[in-house]
Amino acid sequence: MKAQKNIPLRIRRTKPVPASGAGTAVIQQITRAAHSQERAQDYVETIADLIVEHGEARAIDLAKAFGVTHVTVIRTVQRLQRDGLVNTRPYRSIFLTEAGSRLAVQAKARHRVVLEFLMALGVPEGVAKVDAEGIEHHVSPETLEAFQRVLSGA
Amino acid sequence: MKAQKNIPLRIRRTKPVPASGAGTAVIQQITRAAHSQERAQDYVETIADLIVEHGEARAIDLAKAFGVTHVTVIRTVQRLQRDGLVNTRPYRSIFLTEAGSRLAVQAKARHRVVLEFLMALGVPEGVAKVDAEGIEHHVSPETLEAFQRVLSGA
DNA sequence: TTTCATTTGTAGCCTTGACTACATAAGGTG
DNA sequence: CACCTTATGTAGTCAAGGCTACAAATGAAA
Repeated sequence: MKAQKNIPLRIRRTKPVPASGAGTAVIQQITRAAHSQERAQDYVETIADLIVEHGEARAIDLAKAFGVTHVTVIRTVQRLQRDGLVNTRPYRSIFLTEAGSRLAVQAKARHRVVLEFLMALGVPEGVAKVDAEGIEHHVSPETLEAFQRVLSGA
Repeated sequence: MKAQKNIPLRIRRTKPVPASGAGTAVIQQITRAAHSQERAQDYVETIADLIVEHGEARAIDLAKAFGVTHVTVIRTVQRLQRDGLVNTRPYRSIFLTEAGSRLAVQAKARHRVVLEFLMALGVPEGVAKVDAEGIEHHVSPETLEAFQRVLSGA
């Protein structure tokens, strides 16, 4: 018995697919790349906050801030150290490197703009905070600038 | 020799941390949850597009659209099938279930609003497309509504 | 019908990011 | 100082989402 008639098999196409947009793949690849940096940005931003507020950043505070176990924090911090964003030694607290500080400053500024922008649009604060957390990592310089234009009433 | 003076050790805190926001952890958890649904939404959306454009959705076209290997697509599609969003059988093309279709419609509508919104703000199309791809998954109904208000000139 | 390029599938590996369970260091307190 | 709570670290597991290399099915064409 061959395949049932109502279950389409593959269809051989000679033409290279009528192209649903040339750069589709590239867009997705850029988005995946942005993705892989989200954690790093969230961490350095929170580490910077903790240092300002408490004078030091500790694994347990990061764990509380992110809602994960301390083990997850420790392993993530190890990766950040491997990537040159933080410095830490066993049983000591966590410090930002120069690169980490720069990234934290950028991330924080962008986060603030996105949050203020959403609230300026009338989005309730609670919702805006959640959305900003997810959105910020995908806001390009161009879009950030557009947000700032709106905020400054231009 | 004890620890060097210039490398701070831990500091014992009696108070439960001056609270850098009560719901910080919750926000991050919501963001992580949104995260885990991104691929599913991207896939059903693209599958719907392919069906409209070519009459069927095939693994190789998805691979081209996402810029990944066909193996990644096949394994992702297996997860979507496990989760009840698509139906497929070995060597056959991919179909959306009822649930998958609904999700695709929602995702597509939201994607369109986000893209149009960014372009309405003056973000160049190429950049807007990339940003929309990342942003859309973190846009709550409230924020989406705000975007639509702006688009309708309210 | 046989062949063969294309497509799909399988096996196995890697990284990230999450977890539990257990082990060890730090440092306040009695 | 010894004790004991808190914080940190280690070991091992898991799922998602990537990959390469190889195997098998499809379907068009010779």
